[in-house]
Amino acid sequence: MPELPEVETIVADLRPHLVGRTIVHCELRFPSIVRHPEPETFIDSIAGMRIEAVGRRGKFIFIALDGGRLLVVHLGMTGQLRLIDAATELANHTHAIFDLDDGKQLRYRDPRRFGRLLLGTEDELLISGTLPKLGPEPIDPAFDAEALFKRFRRRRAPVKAVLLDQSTVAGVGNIYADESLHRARLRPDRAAGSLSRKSVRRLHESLRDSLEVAIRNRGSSVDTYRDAWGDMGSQQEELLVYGRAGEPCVTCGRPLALVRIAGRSTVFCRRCQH
DNA sequence: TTAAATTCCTGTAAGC
DNA sequence: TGCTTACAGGAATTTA
Repeated sequence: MPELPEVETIVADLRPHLVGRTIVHCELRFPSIVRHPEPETFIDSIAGMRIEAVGRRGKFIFIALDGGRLLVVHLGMTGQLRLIDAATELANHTHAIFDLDDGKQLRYRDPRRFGRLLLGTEDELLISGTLPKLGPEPIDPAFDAEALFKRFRRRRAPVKAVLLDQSTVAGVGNIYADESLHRARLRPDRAAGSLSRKSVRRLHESLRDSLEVAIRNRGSSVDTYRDAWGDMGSQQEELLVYGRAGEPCVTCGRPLALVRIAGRSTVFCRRCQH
């Protein structure tokens, strides 16, 4: 599933091909994938807009257009945003097609339809509640271990649940929550507020490392994740715990445990993580 | 305020 | 072989 490293890969790939292009037309084959504004308004207002910038906040793709407006894409579980020749046959579950002025198309495909598209200024989207207030970027140099420690204070929920909370830290999902907790040798069910400064410092570093390595490997294609060209990443081959329940821990050889935290499958080593 | 449970959705795989 | 069922999970929403 697309988390911060996967979204970052797509954004970095798309940026040089999209900036300066104009969206000449938009077709919605599944209109309710658009959550703001009304789909009809979305189609009408996006035509003719020029793309000024392509960025990311958490797991959200921000495509900056004329007049301070943003085309925001969230990929949910199975969303794919591809830049493709207009003549290429349409894949099933393609919900939105943006025609560009160079003959290419930006296509949004999402079998499970957990993703969504938004259009508007950032303020407008925040006020409408369609764009949530996000926590800091975990790979931002300004976000230090002390900032993470402060955000954990008085939180009694499991540290894994708090890592998944996008208003605490933006961009972490099930894969990199489990991976960073393993690297930090911390049990995912520990109450976030119970962690010492030292432990949080270790987790902060592990989280950053997990995300940066995954970006270098162009993300984890554990499910349907594909980049903007339809290609897989390679980080799934490097994962230490995610998807490896019952398999031996790479450090101690003990079978990895599987539990459920915050409604998510959670894999960790009972011997190495405390 | 925080946390837990529920809901949405389809492809895949396990079980009978 | 073919059917049913469980499971995967991001995050909005609902409930406690």
